Amino acid sequence: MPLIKQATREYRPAELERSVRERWEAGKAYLATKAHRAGGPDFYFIDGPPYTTGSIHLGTAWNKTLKDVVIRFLRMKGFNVRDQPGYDMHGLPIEVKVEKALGIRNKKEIETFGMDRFVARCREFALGNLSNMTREFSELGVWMDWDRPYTTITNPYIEAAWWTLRRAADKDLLTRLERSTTWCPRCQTALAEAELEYWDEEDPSIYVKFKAADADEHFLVWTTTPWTMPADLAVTLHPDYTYVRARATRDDRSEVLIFVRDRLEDIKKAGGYETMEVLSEHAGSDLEGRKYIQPLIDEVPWHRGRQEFWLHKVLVDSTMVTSENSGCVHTAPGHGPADFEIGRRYELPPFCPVDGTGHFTDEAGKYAGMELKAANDIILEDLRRKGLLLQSGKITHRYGHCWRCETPIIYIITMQWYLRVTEVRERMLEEVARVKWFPPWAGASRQKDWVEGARDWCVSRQRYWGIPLPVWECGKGHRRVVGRISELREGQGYEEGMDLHRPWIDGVTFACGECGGTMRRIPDVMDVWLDSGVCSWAQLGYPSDETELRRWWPCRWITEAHDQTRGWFYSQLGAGVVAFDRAPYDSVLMHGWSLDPQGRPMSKSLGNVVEPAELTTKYGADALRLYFLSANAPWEDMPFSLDNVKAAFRALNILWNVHVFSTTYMALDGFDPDRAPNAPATAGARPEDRWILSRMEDLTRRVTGAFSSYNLHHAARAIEDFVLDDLSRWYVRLARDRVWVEGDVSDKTRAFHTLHRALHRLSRLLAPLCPHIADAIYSDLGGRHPTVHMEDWPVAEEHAIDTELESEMEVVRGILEAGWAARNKAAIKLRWPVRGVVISHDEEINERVGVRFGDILKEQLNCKEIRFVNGRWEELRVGPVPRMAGLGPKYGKDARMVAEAIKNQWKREFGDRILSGELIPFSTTIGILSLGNDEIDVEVKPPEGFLDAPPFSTGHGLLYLDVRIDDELRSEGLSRDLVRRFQQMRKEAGLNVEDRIRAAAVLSPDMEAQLSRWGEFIRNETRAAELVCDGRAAGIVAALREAGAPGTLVRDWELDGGERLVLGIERLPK
RNA sequence: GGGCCCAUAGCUUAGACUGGCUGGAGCGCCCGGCUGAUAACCGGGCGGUCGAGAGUUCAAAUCUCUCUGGGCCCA
Repeated sequence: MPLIKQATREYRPAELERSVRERWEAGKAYLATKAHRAGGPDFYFIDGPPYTTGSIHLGTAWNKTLKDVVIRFLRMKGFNVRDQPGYDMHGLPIEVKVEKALGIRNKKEIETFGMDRFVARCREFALGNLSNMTREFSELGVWMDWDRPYTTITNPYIEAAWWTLRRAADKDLLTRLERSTTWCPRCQTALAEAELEYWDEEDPSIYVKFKAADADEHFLVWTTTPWTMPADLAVTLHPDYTYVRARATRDDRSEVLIFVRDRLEDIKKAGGYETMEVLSEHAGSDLEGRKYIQPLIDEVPWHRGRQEFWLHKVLVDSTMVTSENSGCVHTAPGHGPADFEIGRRYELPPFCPVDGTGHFTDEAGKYAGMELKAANDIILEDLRRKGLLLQSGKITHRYGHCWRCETPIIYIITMQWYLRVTEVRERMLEEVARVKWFPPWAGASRQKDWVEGARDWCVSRQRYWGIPLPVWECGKGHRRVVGRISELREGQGYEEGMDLHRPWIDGVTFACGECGGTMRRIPDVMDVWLDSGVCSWAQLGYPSDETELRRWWPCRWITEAHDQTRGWFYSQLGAGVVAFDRAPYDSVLMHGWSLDPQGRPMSKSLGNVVEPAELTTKYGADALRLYFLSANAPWEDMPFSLDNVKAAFRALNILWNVHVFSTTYMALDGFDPDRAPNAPATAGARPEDRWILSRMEDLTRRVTGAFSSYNLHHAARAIEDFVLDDLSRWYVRLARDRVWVEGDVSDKTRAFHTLHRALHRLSRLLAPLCPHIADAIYSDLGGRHPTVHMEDWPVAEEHAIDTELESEMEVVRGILEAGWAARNKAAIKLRWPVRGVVISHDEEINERVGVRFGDILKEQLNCKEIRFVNGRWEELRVGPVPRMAGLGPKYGKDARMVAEAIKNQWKREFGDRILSGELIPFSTTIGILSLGNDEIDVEVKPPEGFLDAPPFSTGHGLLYLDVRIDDELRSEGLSRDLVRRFQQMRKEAGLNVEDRIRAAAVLSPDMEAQLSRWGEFIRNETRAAELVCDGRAAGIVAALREAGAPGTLVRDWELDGGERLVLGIERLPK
């Protein structure tokens, strides 16, 4: 027999959740739940690995909550879910953090410190954060395989990445190229597109005059990077734009400038010219091949005496040039990516006099050794001195920065290793189309756009803490890409089980199979995005273990935030297509970002970070989870709202109160949900029982649908609404009196059954969202499993959904709300009975509601009689009232008198006739006037003694409250006033619900007379064996007051009317 | 500058796909009620140019276009 436990009286989430988690721990609930589903269909889920740089933040908490909710739901649906959490532990962000901790500022200092020690510190740092984050995640109630996370730093994981690169090499998709690279001069490494952060930066904005070699005229070139000027090799024009040669004059001096025609006025202004005379117009293509004199040819000797045909000439290109600025684009193939491409087409060398630290090399002549930003000013000064600077200003524009150290990036030419994803772009796009995206536009628009614009993926980094690129080369350039750890055994310096990280792996060499020379590993490590990109097979131990891959791969579902369009969604797609010719995942839920209350991203620099732990301590992990799930559609950004966290807490508190209410009486009565035969849904049940169960089945259906389509917010809100509105606000209100009845009464048992069913169902529906409170409720209710999370997901019993009954209940609620509003208006407390109400509504509805809910209505409205009238109530008074908007213009200053006359002739029949559009003669001080709809409104008043209420049922229903109170009603009200006060005293005296008392009331003779017929009622309600109201009362009360014993209480009261009375209670022995 | 998404009460939001009755809730505020779920709970009230403008339509929060502001991603 399941035992109903009385729930703890107060909802203290931190305590409750701790004790639930302790119970999980003690009973190994997580493992038991997994074992319970071990035979179910496999479901491969992958955790997008968070980066181990610190604590979890609100966004990570939301992310893991989403995952946990869905996994718990799937488990209840019977799936055997693979739920290995992951941690992304390599890469620049960790290196930067460790550098800061060590006080190291650049790569040279790392090498001095010792690469082995540095790498060890990185590992230590990452592992420390891992265990901290794991603890924080599990305190959110997230169930994942925390004892066995996948980490990117183990040898098998590294092997998986190597294997992937080997696959790429075998398919000729891995290549080394010299290209323009986005580069961080502080970290001294290449950065991928995904590693850039853009924000506004102020830079120089200059117009430079490039003198033509064959004429006294200048090409006008605009740039924001003076430091690329030494590397300028050409000027690019748009072939189809129209350019002008214009004579610009200022202070009696003139010069000829060449620029795009559209910018004439702007340039006149920029140069401060008085006149600007167009000499001729040319298509850009006509100017191709014209030679100019490199503006810094004196300072940078590299430019002198070179043979390249296109050097220092005008080139044309239609993609790089816009008509902004001057339309003449400074072209440095050694820096910009577009410049590099154009340079290749015109066979210009990628001249790049800048090194990896952001300083000029010796090739930069005068500028050799200078730091780039510092050189900017000197170059500007040189240009100005040579009269080549037309204008020098500042511009604020978005510029790329290193994602971790925030240094502005530079473009330089380097050799890097690329995955040639552009070769497999079509396959990737097919996969984007195949994968199911939630919401659909996450794939159809966002991911598709990104892949379409993707360039080849630079996978090499010139750093230390990462997966070493598995490429070995000999002096003659023969190459070997290692795909398996076992291959290392063929090399020198390999020891079984050695750490595959730098610097140790760098000691492994091979003898070149072709030339016999020594092959050494190239020093680069791998882009960390590729680490997580291979996780779908790396976490399965592939390639060293194939069985797991065969069993699980590919992954059924992943979820991450929308910034992962360029990140993990993409890196997995790229790696998957390269290695397996398909995306590793089948469906993706893209979720939003957690923002601050003002809608800005949370960041330490803004100081607007919200700590999840603060919230869970105060309001509970369940409330935080419920907030996460109900606040937004998952894919929308979530501005943080503390009020809504509190609201979620309040909702759970109410649920807990319902639970306390139910279990209190169930436990008291020894209610056994399995034994009592009268199931609530059968005939003879109360309509409100069938109603709440109908709502419950409907809820089950809607929640199931919402979960299945990842509309998690709909699920959360539906449950919240059910708890607050249907269950607490409504059903408990209606059922309250039934559980208070003593003895074995079937009506009470039915109420218990209904409540038990509703709460038991709720505990299951709520289990994925709020795992702690759901499990606490489930266990108090005597659930058959050790934890609710082992339960099956409920299937909605649709036959029990009675929409007709539900719509009737809507009417009932409408009636009650109208009745309460009328009482409010009449200032008659609900405790005081009224004679009756009149309800006017449609005949059919009156019929049904009257029969089924008449008793409830009487009880809830606290009235003696309810009368239903079909259509309009004949006793209503309908009469004319003046419509000033019509009378005013027509009668001017007489309008007021006419209005008075109409009011004085307020008659019902006039009202009816006006309604039918008739003109009515009214006698007024200015004669008899025929007035109609334009001048007269119709007012409906209830009869004397009645008050009307706001309409309900969208205006179809009307209610009139009989507000005439007689002595009979008054005495009943008084008795209820007394009951209420006795009850409050019982509670204050600390009595148990079932305790019996002796009660005494010192009353005025008038009150005593009024209450004479209510003695039994009061005794029943207050569980009083005896109630003394007569002359003896004063003595009893005085004695009680004197004794002041436990279980006794005496109180002076003043009623609303001002009468005073004294009440006393005394607990009787059991 | 481009792509995607978002904008409804002081705050958080439902409704939008499929145009139609009086735009619905929660928080806060004001008034009241209830008193064995009670440091809870319930009712009522105040509060809306549905971001702005134009268009389509008998009818627009909803469909179309333009603009403004915000987020993500890019240039």
